[in-house]
Amino acid sequence: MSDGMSTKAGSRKTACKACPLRKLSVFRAFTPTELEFIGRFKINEIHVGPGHSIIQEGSEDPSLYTVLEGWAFRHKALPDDRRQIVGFSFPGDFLGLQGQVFGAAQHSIEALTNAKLCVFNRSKLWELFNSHPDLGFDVAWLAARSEGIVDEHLLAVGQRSASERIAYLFLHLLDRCRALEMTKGDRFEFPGTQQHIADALGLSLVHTNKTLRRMQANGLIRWGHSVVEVLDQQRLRQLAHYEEIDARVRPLL
Amino acid sequence: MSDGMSTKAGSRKTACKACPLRKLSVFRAFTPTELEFIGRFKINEIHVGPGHSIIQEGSEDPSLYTVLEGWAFRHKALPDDRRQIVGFSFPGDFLGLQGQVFGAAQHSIEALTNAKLCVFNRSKLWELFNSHPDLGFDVAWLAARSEGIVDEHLLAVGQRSASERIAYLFLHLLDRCRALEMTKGDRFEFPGTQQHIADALGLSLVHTNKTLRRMQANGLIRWGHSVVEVLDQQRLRQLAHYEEIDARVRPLL
DNA sequence: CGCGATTTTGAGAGCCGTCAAGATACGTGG
DNA sequence: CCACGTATCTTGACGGCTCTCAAAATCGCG
Repeated sequence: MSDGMSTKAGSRKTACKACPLRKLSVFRAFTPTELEFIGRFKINEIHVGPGHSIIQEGSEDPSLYTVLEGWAFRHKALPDDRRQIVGFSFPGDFLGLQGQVFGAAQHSIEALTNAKLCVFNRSKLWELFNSHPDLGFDVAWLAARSEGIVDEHLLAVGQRSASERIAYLFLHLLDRCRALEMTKGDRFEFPGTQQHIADALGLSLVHTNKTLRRMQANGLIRWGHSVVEVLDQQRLRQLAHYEEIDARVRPLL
Repeated sequence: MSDGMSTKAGSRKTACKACPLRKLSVFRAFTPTELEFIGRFKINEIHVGPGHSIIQEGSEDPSLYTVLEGWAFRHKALPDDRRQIVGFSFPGDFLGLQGQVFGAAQHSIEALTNAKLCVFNRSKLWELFNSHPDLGFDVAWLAARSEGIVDEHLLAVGQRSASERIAYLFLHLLDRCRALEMTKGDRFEFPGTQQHIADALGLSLVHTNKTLRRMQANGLIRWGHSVVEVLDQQRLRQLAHYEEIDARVRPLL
């Protein structure tokens, strides 16, 4: 546990059945029985500030998490100072399974904003599969979705040019924000820096900046004050060769 | 189903309990009950030849697969002729969940050699979770492992130089082959071409070739006649900054 | 033996990285 | 409310890793 992480043990502020996220239509309805189990599966709720780490590569974290509020990102580091942001995490995302069900984490997760997370007891995961097969199914479903997103990300980093990558990333983020009703038109708040974008896309900071400027000059996007606006969604999708894939109804643990 | 795929319906050549893969120590032992269920879950066994597709991006494939023999690779294509190989599939790998539990596949899978695959009934997947929670757990476990491998791949493509990427890929393949006892010393058979390596690593064919030659001249590796040999494992691991992570005992569906 | 697939090599260009420095935004303390 | 320091963003210059184009050499297979 890193500093900057405050625990609200016992308070259990958000009761699962009253979880505000569940009102969103992207999340499938849960039965009272399921909610009751999730309520017992959840052992805590934590708040972390921007820049503070939630899971550290190489550590054995006994917990699993669901993002309740805020942004986070998963990343992997090389021994020198290079790092790859593997993906961004949004409210409703289930964290801690990627890479390893048990054992040392293979990636780090860091909060990008103030974030609230539900903490689940990893050692009860087997009980979850055992007593609630439908929830077990959901866990697998979420893991598959998560891998699909990384696959798409890998396609972008491996094959697309700098401007195509940025176009892809912004559209991807826009789509995910939209599903969570976090957009205003084609605008969404991006709490990261250009360095985060560079690290996510395998680009240098300088080249990311120059590409961003050029795309803005071309009337494709606007970037400023932590807000990203997609000005010409059609041209951007054409540039990125990217179609939305993430509007599916999904479970929320 | 593409041509080149021959079906051995009814013959059910390999009985699960007699599956030769299960003798390998990387795969955890299954109970008779589990084996009995898997036997019913398995509806067929197919053989596909090199270059033939097993799953096509965008298609609704009602099946899930376990590779029994041979190599395959998952890839995603852009509208032009660019494509990204997202990963290679080995005997024991469970295919069809990546990206989507149900609905259109988000990637294609193609055989690299003659391959044998077990075919499972996707519509029985829920029954699997319901009647055999331990197997459901295994499915989630495999999905998490699979994502971890893609994460590592993304780190390589996003952050590593050409020679580092090749070093990483060869070590990764060597480790996976070793777990399946498909190596001879530090040598393994690689049934792909340099174009496959290029597509997997986000490099051009020409640059892949030149880098390969340079690495061979430096005494790091040898490449020829579909065989890859790691000559200096230590220097190679140092170059790639890569440690084996895939020797864990895992389930085999 | 001949043809297609694959590998190899060379030349030249360009996208993107690094270095460097200045400009702007932002949080903090006075 | 201003001063100041730090983080972030911007811009320019330059270099190089990697790409594309092109063609020759080799391999694999019928």
